[in-house]
Amino acid sequence: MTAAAARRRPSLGRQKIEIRRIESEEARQVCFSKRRAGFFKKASELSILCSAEVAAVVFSPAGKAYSFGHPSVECLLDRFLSLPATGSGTGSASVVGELNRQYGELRAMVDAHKARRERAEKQRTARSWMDPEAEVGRMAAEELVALGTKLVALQGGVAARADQMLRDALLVGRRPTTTRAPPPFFHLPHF
Amino acid sequence: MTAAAARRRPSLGRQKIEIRRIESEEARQVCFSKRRAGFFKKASELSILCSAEVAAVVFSPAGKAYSFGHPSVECLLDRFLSLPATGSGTGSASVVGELNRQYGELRAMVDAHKARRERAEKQRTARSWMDPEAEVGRMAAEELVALGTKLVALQGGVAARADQMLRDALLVGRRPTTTRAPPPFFHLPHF
DNA sequence: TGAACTATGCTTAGTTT
DNA sequence: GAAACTAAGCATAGTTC
Repeated sequence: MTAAAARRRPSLGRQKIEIRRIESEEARQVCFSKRRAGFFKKASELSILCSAEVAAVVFSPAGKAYSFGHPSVECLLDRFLSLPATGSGTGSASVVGELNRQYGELRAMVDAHKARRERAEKQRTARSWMDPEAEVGRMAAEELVALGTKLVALQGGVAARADQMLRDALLVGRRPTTTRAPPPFFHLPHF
Repeated sequence: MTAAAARRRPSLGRQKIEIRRIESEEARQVCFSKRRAGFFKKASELSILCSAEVAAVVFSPAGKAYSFGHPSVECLLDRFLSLPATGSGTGSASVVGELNRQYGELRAMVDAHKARRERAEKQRTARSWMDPEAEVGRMAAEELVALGTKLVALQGGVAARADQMLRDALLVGRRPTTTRAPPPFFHLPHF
């Protein structure tokens, strides 16, 4: 063997992983501990840097609960839960919940598509990205359609309706319906 | 000027910042947008990778609320709020809240001390770290004392008492008081 | 068992468009 | 003034002790 091959590095360093459930019980627990710490640190930094109020609750697979809150978890959660149509029963809360539910799946699709796009870009030969004979190109296009459908439905439809419902329900008087179309993206603000 | 000095880089890239309130209104808003996105992404990854249940609520300085939740924010928040002594009124909830309140400050102290320690390490000459004549060493030592005091109070005192109170209040039958001392660290699990 | 380490992927502050 | 870009700081997967 060569000298270069013989001198293995002490560690490969961080390797890229897919964002999917870690199968190994042990590895999952270790990852949970590390990422939970990082997650709470991010929460802390966000609240300090931006003077934002942040609450985070995490339930481990084993059922233990961990939390972070500034100013306090209970305070923020109570305020949040009392926000959307708690007394009028307009059903907007379920819409918002649905949006939140779709967030992970949606972002996963965006990331997956972006990754596939980059991979295709890296190994592309002479043929066009849209060439129907290019396997990678076809898959990317299919994903793009599915993604676009979901985005359109979410942005133009459900989100706008939810936004309108919340506006009507709470009669929040911001700017009097001027400039731009409904701003919502993935994180819909609950007014 | 030299040729090397004349060829400025197109960007300095990311620069280190202190974790403290950003004074500039505009910069704070931009930072909020960026970090909020990163924060929710971390939440999503944590829930997917580790099969954990994660809820996060963020109030912007302007008062808008953003949320992420898997499976759903309301579900998790309700479950969390119903956890600690909701009916018996033991007061343990306030203890837990106090722990959460101290988290940010505590972690800030840890980070500050670690940073100072590393800085001292980098520029240390021949004198010992504990040398009372070394300015940096003295400051580090002072911080260490304050930190240690807080840690001892938190871990050995409040946290253990909170843990015991929660245990008694909820009569959770885990292992029958075997192996190790109270495990709590910064994030106290709410049983 | 877990704390520490290493190297690399990821995040993001500052800049430009 | 939002989006893209650049590069440096930071988080963390895999490994070692």
